[in-house]
Amino acid sequence: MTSFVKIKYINLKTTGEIIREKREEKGLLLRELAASLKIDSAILSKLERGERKPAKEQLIKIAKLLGMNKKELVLSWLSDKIVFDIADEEYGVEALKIAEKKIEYLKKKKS
Amino acid sequence: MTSFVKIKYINLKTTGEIIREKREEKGLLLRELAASLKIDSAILSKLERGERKPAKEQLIKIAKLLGMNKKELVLSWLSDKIVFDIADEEYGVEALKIAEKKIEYLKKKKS
DNA sequence: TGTATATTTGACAAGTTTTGTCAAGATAAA
DNA sequence: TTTATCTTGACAAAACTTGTCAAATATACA
Repeated sequence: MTSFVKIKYINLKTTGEIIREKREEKGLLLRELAASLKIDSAILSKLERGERKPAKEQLIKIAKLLGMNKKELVLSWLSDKIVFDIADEEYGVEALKIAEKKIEYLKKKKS
Repeated sequence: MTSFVKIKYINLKTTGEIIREKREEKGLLLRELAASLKIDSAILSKLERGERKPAKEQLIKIAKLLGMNKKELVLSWLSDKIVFDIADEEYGVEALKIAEKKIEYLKKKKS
């Protein structure tokens, strides 16, 4: 079964912030979630504070463990990655627009 | 002095393709440009064919050596990087849009 | 064709970054 | 203060990057 989830309210928080909120909402300790993820709580602490970025596999696992919508979390993570790429770049915003066009172009090319 | 260069025609080619074209236009051999860059021609070959991605420093150097507009090449390189990030991602295009909003949001937050 | 020149490929090494562990330090709650 | 939670930084191992080199392939042209 495939399900389509329309995401209406875009979450501009960082992935770490979202994870921390959700974890606390669930009343889980850093140590507890970390154990489920099979990582040291030091790492989870760093992930939540944005000092490190989760691998995609970890992210998916986190979404599952916290009962979150996977798409929302992946979108946050991916967009964080893009923002990080261009954050200190003079032409970052322009590059974003060009990237959109390139994606479009590549899609057309394929079909 | 600051100069503003308006880029009218967006180049959707990859950075490597642009470099190769420009190099051939100038009649330079892979070996020759590589020597100026102080790298092995094997690497330049890989950069041009997109097998590897240039470091930003290399890119700037290449732009200078080929007498190219630096902004154009940096834009191509940055957008390639973004495209690479999201190319195999289910929600890539959506993530791009969110990244734009995040950038906007971060800018506002700063000011 | 054969030979020279140019480019590509892949194995490898060195350097860097990432991803994790651990223990000590800081913070917060009781 | 004591106890539990979280943060920080030093360190190690693994993964990725960036380069060299030599052999294989492709291109050009006498």
